[in-house]
Amino acid sequence: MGVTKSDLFTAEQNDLANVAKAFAHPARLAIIQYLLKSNACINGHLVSELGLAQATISQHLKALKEVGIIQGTIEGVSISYCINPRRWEEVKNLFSGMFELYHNPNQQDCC
Amino acid sequence: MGVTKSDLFTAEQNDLANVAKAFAHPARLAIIQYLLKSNACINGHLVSELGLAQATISQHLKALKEVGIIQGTIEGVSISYCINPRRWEEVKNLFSGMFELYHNPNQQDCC
DNA sequence: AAAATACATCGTAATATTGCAATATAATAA
DNA sequence: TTATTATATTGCAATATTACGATGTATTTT
Repeated sequence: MGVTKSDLFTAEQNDLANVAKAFAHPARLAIIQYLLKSNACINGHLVSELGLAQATISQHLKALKEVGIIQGTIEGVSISYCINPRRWEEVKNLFSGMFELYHNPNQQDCC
Repeated sequence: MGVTKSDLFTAEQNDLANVAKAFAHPARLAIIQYLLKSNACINGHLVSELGLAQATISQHLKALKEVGIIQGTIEGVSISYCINPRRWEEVKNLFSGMFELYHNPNQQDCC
């Protein structure tokens, strides 16, 4: 055991869960927020920005790349990372789709 | 090692990461979506709805309760779970706050 | 070519998560 | 009181995640 039973769920549920997993670490959120603010970045800046080892940050960047929300291009000796605009929009819609399923104008508890 | 270094990050980053962790499993998303649709629910329904064991679902419900997005009240022999409206709103704002940090009208890559 | 710079990957230790059977608990029904 | 029903908790095995030192790789600089 210890393996998620993905086949029990819809493709959308699994996709959203995977993206949420990418968001589920403060270092990855810090990376994303840094990218959102600077609208481009170089990995080395992150190593000094966050207090984690270079290998660890590289690992977090890989996780973000794997769900498609960031992309990087070789820029001389270093690498420029940025948000992938299309995937970002897609992910934003996945989340807001879920949040908008709830309607409770009075903010009342149902139980 | 193996422990997230929470002290390196802001309270908001840690909070958002913890909520994202709660969303980071398709079974928990399925539970949330079921609650959103039925606007109330009983645990037993979930055991037949999803294909997981009762202990497993109880564990997922606990995880959702711990980040505050659901709440449950004793209803005779069973328990009624529902979305916590205030926390839901709060979490929605946390996420949309992040999504709205990005502005790129042309959907163009920066790198 | 050799050194330097910037990342990526590998290997490994520590810890967390997932899933479930078994068992405990709490509320109603008989 | 003794079942019965519904859910929670415990204990455990399998797997995943986090972190980092060491090392590999690719590009520039000297």
